[in-house]
Parts: sequence; C-alpha cells; structure tokens
Amino acid sequence: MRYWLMKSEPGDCSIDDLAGFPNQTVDWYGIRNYQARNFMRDQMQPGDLAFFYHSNCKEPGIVGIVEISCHAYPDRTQFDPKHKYFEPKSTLETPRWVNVDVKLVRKTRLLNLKELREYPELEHMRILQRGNRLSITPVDPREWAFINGVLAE
DNA sequence: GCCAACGTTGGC
DNA sequence: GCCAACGTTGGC
Repeated sequence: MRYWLMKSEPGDCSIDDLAGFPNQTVDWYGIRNYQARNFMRDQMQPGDLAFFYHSNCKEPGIVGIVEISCHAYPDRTQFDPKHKYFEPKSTLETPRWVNVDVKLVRKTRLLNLKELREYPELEHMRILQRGNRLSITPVDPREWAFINGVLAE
C-alpha cells in the first residue's frame, strides 16, 4: 500500500465538488505528464490513499484525503477531438494517457503550504522542493503519518 | 542526440 | 498578472 499527494485546481475540481459527486468519486482525467502517468499506471493500487491538495489558488494546501478506487485505465478525454485534453497520437489500441478514479475518504481542515513548510519532519516532501510541478507525487509513509498526526490535533 | 524555443505550472 | 522553473517539441 502506497501513499500519494494529488493536486487539483479548485476551479476545476475542489474538495467540495468531489463531496457532491455521485458516490463522491471522480475520474482523475487530464494528466498529461509522463511521470505522473507512470505513477498511476505502474504503482497505484486500489486502496492506496492520497492527500487531496488545492493548487494554483488563493490558499494552496491539503484539504482532504481520498482513496484510489480502481486501477488505471485509458483517459476518455484523449479520444475526443473537441476536448482540450485531446491527444491526436492516441488510438483506442494504443492510448497514451490513463487515469485512476479517486473517492473521498474525508475532508480535513486546510493544512496550507506555509504550515507544511514549517515542519522539519516534512522538509523532504516532493511538494515542498524548489521548482516542483508534478501533480502526482509519492508520499513517504512517515510523512503520511506525521501529517495525519498534525491533522488530528 | 543536442538544444533553442515554446508552453505550462503554480506560488506569490 | 508576474515570472522562475521545468517539460516538451522539433529542426538540425
């Protein structure tokens, strides 16, 4: 079992949007970065847990916990010529992009980026490294436990 | 296979 | 809205 952090722009899909979806589940489509794709395709398993992180917004930070609810499968948006995530190089036989589905476990308080940076225990988190842009990153089990401890205070 | 140009991300 | 950092593209 692995732990992850997944970024979402709240303008696209916020934690409250997710909470209102049927079955509180959403397909994580639109990932167009090979590293992030490979994490989903090669490493994510149903039952893995992830922090849901609001990015590119007024108050970036962790806002909830989600569960990976299925194995990776082809991203439907890559086949739709009218979609902004259309991928002309993909065919049904050789899809380039995949996604998993995630299901809300619970909302948390906002644990914002500034606070995350204050804990020495988290200084090696991928999300906190200079120049980090990857929208899906692994989280070390110790970091996962530490953050859960902070959220439980 | 190099690398300049370009596009995107995301905090501020 | 700015801009540093990074990923991708494509000519050579």
